[in-house]
Amino acid sequence: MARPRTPLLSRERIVAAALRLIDDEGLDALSTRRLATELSVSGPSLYNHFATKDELLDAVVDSVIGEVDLSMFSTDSASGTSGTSGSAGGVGITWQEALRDWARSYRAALAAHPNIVPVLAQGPGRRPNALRLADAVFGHLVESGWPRGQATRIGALMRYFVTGSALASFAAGFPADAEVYDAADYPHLGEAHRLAGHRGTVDEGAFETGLEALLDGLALRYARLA
Amino acid sequence: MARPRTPLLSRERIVAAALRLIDDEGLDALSTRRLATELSVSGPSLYNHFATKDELLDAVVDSVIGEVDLSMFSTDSASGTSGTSGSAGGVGITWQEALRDWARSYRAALAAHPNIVPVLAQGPGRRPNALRLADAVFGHLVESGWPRGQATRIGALMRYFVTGSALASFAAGFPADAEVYDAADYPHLGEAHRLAGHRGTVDEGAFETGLEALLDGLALRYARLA
DNA sequence: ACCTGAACACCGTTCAAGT
DNA sequence: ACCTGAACACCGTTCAAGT
Repeated sequence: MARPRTPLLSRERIVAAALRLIDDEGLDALSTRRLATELSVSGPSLYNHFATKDELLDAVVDSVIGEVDLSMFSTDSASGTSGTSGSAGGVGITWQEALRDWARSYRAALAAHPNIVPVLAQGPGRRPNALRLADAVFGHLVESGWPRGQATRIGALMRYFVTGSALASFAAGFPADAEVYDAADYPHLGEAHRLAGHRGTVDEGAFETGLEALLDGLALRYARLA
Repeated sequence: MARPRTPLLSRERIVAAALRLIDDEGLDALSTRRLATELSVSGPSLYNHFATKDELLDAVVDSVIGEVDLSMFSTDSASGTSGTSGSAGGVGITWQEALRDWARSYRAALAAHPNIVPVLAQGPGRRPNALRLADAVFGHLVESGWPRGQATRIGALMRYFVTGSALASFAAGFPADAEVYDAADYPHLGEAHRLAGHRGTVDEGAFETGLEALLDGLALRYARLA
């Protein structure tokens, strides 16, 4: 025991095991003792790698944010609404196309780990990947011609929508038990017990509808700028 | 001690004290022992009124949802896009106006208690006020002419946006410490340290911009229905 | 019915001790 | 430098005991 010649732990291994635990059993299941057991070490060992549990959680969160694709923003000069189309790549796409691709990647990364979204939604804090994300979105919108104040608001409202959509499944929030929906109390929810069974398509459809509506609404405002 | 002739506790008193604790010190500060101390009783006393801490939390959540105004949906027959305007009241307003008024009330209720939003966002479950809310929104959209599948999606996407906006302040998520934003790493965030100082207006502006964009985008789709 | 104290299996974190 | 066991002040919950 005591110090082994090759370390048993590393920040990477700890973060990976913590994320697995959170995904599988929820945020409450992440205890330092439980995590240590999962890694076959004793509880206090973790404190050689992270000062506190919060610092560990911060690292987990930033590893998730690091999965978000930002390549659509790395264009030399952002083009306006009337650019050549083609939704992939990184050059010559409109801000709407960039925002749409980014929102999908953002949601996919978060929805893969819904249990950690409440932590992540608190904002970038001092986490490098989260700050890089905010920088890329804001920078791209400003270079596309949005005034800085508007660009800030768009970054915010997109985060509202994406974190909200990844925080929890809408469909799964309705119990599959038909007896819950008493017609006298909830006259329009007679079919709500079927929602949970179509979880994936309902949530996907709602996200896509909302995303397109949002982009259309923003395009209306963009047209009024000039 | 033992049983007093007039009960020391009630579900209402417990819920109110729990919400106060969550608002003031966060979800983690709500422990049964701490809450009991706040109410001048011993820890196990709470179990005479709630079977588990989760059941107590459910009651707290539903009390918050109960604050959301749903009166804009209680109109005899919902009117279409071309109704007489006037954004208050409850009769003869368009679905857009109803949705806008509801979204503002919904956000206000949630934003007053941001620390409990992660719990609340899990869905209505079996909570009566949450089910009433879902019923009112869905019913109104269907009566306004939206197909049921679309109405479900709109209910979902509105919840995404509202819960996302109430979960955490966008502006407050950026540290006020200017040294965080190294120009080499984050070339566009030079002013981000000022965000936290304008917390209220930034988040309010983002919410209103997103809400109007969403409603405009949905109106485009509504027009295509007929 | 409604409160209490004692007890159980848990927490995050500190610290002295080992190599 | 990196791990350990013991210890501290906490948790949620159960239960027997009181009125």
